[in-house]
Amino acid sequence: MTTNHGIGTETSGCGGDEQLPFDVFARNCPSRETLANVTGRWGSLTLGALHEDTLRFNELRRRVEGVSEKMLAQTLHALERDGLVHREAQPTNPPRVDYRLTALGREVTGRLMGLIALLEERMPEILAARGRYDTERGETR
Amino acid sequence: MTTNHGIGTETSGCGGDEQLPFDVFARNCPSRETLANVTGRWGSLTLGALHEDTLRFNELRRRVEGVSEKMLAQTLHALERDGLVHREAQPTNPPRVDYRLTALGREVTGRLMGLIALLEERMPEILAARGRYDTERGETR
DNA sequence: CAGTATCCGAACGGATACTG
DNA sequence: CAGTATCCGTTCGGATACTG
Repeated sequence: MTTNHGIGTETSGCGGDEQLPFDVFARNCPSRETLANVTGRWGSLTLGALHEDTLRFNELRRRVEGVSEKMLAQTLHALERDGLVHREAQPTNPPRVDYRLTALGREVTGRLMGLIALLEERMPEILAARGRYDTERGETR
Repeated sequence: MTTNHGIGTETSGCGGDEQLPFDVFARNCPSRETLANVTGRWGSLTLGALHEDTLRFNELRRRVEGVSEKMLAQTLHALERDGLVHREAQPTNPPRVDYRLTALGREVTGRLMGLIALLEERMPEILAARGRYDTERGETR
C-alpha cells in the first residue's frame, strides 16, 4: 500500500468522530493500544494458547510457560476488554471460569499466528544474521 | 488438546542443536526475542515506515512520530541484528546512512501489516467492546 | 480454583548533552 | 547528519501473601 499512513502527521483525529480511518501510526490512535495488547509479551502467547482450546485460568497458567498470576490476569482483562477473549464464569463451588476466543479473536489470532509461523520458519536465517552482526561488531562487551 | 505446541514443556531445546522446530511458546526460544523486536512498540512502526521507503536516520525519526533518538537507534540495532533491516553508511561528510528492509524484512513486514490492517479495520467493534466492558464493570474503581 | 493486593527490583523510555 | 552517553522518572513484571 503506497498510501500515506499519516506517520508524520500530528492531526490524528483517527477514526473517532471523523470519517478518518484508524491508523496505528498516528500518535493517539486507540489501535496502538490494541496492537500492544495483541502483540505484547504475554498477549500473543495467551491468544496462541486459546487458539487451540477453551481453557481455565490455571490451565492457561500452565500452558503459557513463565507467566505469573498477575500478568495473566492483566493480559486476560485487556484482551477481554478489546472483545478478543470471552470469559464465562460458572457460579459453582469451587468456581470454574472458561476463557475462549471470540470470532474476532480468532481472526486476529489467525494473522498473529501467521506472523509467528513465518518467524519460526526463518529463525535459522535470523540466527545466522545475529551471528554475523555479533562477530563483526565487537564481541567486546 | 489438538497439537502440542510445547507450551507447557520445560524441555525447550527449540531449534538449536536438535532438530526441534523453533517455538515461541517455549521458554528460551530465540524466536521470542525476535517476535518482541518485530512487534514491540517502535519495532512495528519502524518496519512499517521502511515498508514504503528507504530512509535515513532523521527521516525515520520524523516519520515515526514520537520516537526518541535513543529508542530509534536501539530499535534499528535490534532489527539490523536480526537481519530484517539493512544499514548502509556512505563515508561522506556530513555522513549519510540509509536504512532499508532486507528480503526477509519485507516478508515479515508484510504479515505484520496484515495483522495491523485487520485491527484497524475492526477497531469500531473493538471500541464497542471496550465501551460495554467499561460500563458493565464498575466505573467505580 | 480463581483471582486481588502489595512490595520492590529491573527494564523501558524520554530529555539532554556530547562526539565524530 | 548520525549517532553515543548519561540521568532519571515511569512502567513492567515477578514473588509473596491474602480473599471469596
